[in-house]
Amino acid sequence: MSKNYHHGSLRQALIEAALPVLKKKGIVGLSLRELAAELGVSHGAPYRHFKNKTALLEAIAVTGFNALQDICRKAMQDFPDDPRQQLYQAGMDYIFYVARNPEIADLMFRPGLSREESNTELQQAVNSAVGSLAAIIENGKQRKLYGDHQTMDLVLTSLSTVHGLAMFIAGGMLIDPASPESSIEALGKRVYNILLHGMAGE
Amino acid sequence: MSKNYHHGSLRQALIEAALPVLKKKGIVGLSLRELAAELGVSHGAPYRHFKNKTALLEAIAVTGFNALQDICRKAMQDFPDDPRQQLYQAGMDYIFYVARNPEIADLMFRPGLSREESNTELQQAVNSAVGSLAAIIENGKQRKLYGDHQTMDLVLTSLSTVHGLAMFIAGGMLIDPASPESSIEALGKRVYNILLHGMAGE
DNA sequence: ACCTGAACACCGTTCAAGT
DNA sequence: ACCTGAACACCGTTCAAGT
Repeated sequence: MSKNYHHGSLRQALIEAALPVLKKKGIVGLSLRELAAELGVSHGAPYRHFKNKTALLEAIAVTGFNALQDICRKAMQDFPDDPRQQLYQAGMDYIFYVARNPEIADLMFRPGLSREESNTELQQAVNSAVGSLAAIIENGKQRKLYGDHQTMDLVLTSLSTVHGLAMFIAGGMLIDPASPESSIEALGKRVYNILLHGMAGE
Repeated sequence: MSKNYHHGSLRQALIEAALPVLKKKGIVGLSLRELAAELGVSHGAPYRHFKNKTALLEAIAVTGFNALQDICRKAMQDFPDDPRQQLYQAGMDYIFYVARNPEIADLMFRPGLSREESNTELQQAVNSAVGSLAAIIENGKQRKLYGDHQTMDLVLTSLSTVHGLAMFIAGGMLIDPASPESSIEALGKRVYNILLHGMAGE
């Protein structure tokens, strides 16, 4: 192999190199040229893998949805007979995932990123992740856990709530960013409880 | 007034000029120079009002939180004796606000924008808006609507849910972007119902 | 198939100078 | 106080050419 060629898969390397930059400097501060230089590759090279800067950001969003899917699947495997625990575990794991990777979650539910083309890969990753969450909800419905609400409404509500809470925590908004994991878990538990039994007292 | 000086307040003009650009081209596609040119002002002029591009984006986020505060206040005024209706109305108004202004909402809950300084103006706008929502919740608590949950937990849960749902709608994810207002309202009503009475059947 | 390197048109940001 | 316009160091993106 020529020493002027990047050794492994440049596409994946670009995604990984982008994460710490996004974390420190945000979307505005990220540049493809900087990533290329860091990886010892010419500034034109990234364009063999991403048609533009936005496409790289979308690829990172895809990894977030893939992580959400993995989290849902793992929760189902870990508690095959307890759909309520599946939902709780998946939600909590997702919150900790976002807390660890705020720069990824920050790209996930963004109408403003690709206002043009729909990006089928991203759309597909979203659908897969949502499908896994829907499976958890369906498991619960078979056990008569969730009344007669539509699955889609339950998915939307729970995903919105968990993702929103995760972003509050990740952004340090309203919540002390220095909170220990135990207090984040306690907060997650209280919110999960409200979600499950309602804001209104019984 | 000199014809080389912008007539009114350039700061506000920049914010307003940025909105359609953000809507069409997203954060990555926005440039201060383009805005300056559009407003007939030199490319250095924006820096008298914003210390950089991120500061402009944060100022736009502030307008979103101000809108949320206005929405909450209006709901309290419109239904002074019905805290439950206050919450429903505020939530629904916010959803329609986000549907009309996705490019603003897109900037509101973003850990990745200003990873550096905390931006006190933004932090203050967040606190004010959250305070108004908390007031609505407190009104409900005085009427014994919300059990014994902590106000902050109820605020976090409801705001997360409503904002998340709004972003799904605004981004056309999971929801047909061509949905008429009536079906958005119907969806909002179902989610509000789940939020109020819980995912679990009674 | 994947990368280089020149080329182009554009940016963000700073700053002395103007009014 | 607010804006101009030059200046600097950088970008995103394209494309012929190389391996």
